[in-house]
This record gives sequence, structure tokens and C-alpha cells, in this order.
Amino acid sequence: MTDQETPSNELVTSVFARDCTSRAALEDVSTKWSSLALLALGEGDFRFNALRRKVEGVSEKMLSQTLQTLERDGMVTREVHSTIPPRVEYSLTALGALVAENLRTLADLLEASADGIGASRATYDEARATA
Amino acid sequence: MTDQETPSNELVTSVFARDCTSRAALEDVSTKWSSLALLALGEGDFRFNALRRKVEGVSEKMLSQTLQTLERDGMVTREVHSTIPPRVEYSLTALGALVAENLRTLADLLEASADGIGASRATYDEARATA
DNA sequence: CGGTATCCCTAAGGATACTG
DNA sequence: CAGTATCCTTAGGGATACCG
Repeated sequence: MTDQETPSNELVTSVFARDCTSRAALEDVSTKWSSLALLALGEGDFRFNALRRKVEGVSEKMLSQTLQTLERDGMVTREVHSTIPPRVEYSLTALGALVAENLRTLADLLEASADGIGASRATYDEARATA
Repeated sequence: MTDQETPSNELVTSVFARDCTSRAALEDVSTKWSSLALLALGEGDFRFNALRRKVEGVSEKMLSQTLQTLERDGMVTREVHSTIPPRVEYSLTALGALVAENLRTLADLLEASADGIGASRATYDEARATA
């Protein structure tokens, strides 16, 4: 193997690069359900079904899958209490908290801009309809 | 001041709500390609094919589709110069710039955490393989 | 309760070809 | 150059059923 392609320069870690860890992580984080899961956990710890109720519309399957991915990336911690009935708590790691904080800012911005976005969409759609 | 925070029912614009504009906008923004497109445009204006080269791996179809969605949401401006050959410049609106700034912070965080994330994944995968 | 496993269908998305 | 149109394959994701 030639080590020509990957120099010890780790700074080449650009999200624009196809096989980059950060790009993969960005995709994991910016999935339909993962962003909402992180946002929810940013407000506190949650048990599985509580989280499911919080994130409206998510199926068991997708929530489970999403949480596994986030746990794998080291953003979410899964804590199992072997009681009856079972109790599983999900919380954010330090990294997860930072990401969640960022997403919160983004969500706030979008919530505040909701009216403007709606207006923009209406204008755009009307311009296309009036062909 | 005297008034409390968000007493109005209008402010129930939560991203967690199923049919919320902000949730839809969050999904539009956090798509695989849209985040990268916004990130790229955060570095300056781009023509279609230049943008396509910048965002590695995106197809013509997806880039076109992504840009249309972002334009519709009022985050991207499309400027057509009717010359030969055609010249189309894409740039960010004020809102788009704010979103892009936020995504930049997130991307920086993930790029800086890439090693840790990789390590976390390795640990997670090994724990599952070692049954 | 907190999942996993399965089925199944839709929509995301890549490749290619063609147009202004 | 800057797309749109078409085709076709994959994977996202919902519903249901069942296990620890």
C-alpha cells in the first residue's frame, strides 16, 4: 500500500470529502430523527417511550435505530436498569451536549423564521403556478 | 419587563410538533446534501458546476433539487445571467447565511471530534462483534 | 417497559440521455 | 454551462408481531 494518499496531515478532514469521518458524523446527526432526538435529550434525560412521545411521529424502529447510531458515535449514553419493569435511560455525552446545543440554536433560528419561510414558500410556489 | 415569556398560543411552534413549519425547515436544512450545499455557499458564491465539484459525490439531480428546496425556503438566491454559455450564480440570503454559520460551527465541532468519534465507533463495533 | 425481527411499500437518489 | 427528464435500484421507514 502506498501511503501517498493519506499523509499524516489529519487536518484534511473536510466535511466536503466523501470518505470523511466528520461528513459521516454530520449525516448521522442531521437525519430526520436524530436531530430531533438530540434536541429532546438536550432538555433532559429520557426513557425510551417518553422520548418517543416527545418526538412526534417517530416509530419504535426508527427511534431505536437512531439512538443506536448516536450511541455508536459517542453522543448518547444508554443506561440500563435491570428492574421489573425494565428501565432504560438515555442521556447526552459531553460531545452530544455540544451538538445538541448547536442544534438548539439552529432550531430557535428556524422557529423564529418560520413565518418568513412560509411566506417565501408561498411566493415561490405561486410564481411557479402562474406559468 | 412585565410580560412573561411566551404566553401566546402562537408560540407553540415547536420543532417537535408534527406539522410545524420549523420542523419541515429543519428537515430541509438537515438533509444529506443541503447541509453541505449551505456549508459550501457559506464560503462564497458558486456556479452550479463549481458547487457540484465542491460537494464531492453529489449528482446533478440532487444538487439541483436541493438548491430548489433551499431557494424555496428563502435561504438561497439563484441569479441567472442570460449569456452564452449560461451563467447561474448561487448565493446565500441573510437567513441562509445565519443557518450556514450555525452549520459551520457544527461542522467544526465534528471535524475536531472526528478522532474521538472514530474511536467510539470502533469500541462500539468491537463490543458487538465480541459476543 | 423496551426493545428486536419481519414484511412491505414508498420515496430517495444515482446514471444516463437530452435540451436551451 | 446549467439544467430537466427518464429509468431503475436501493434504502428509508411504517406496521405488525413477538421476546426478555
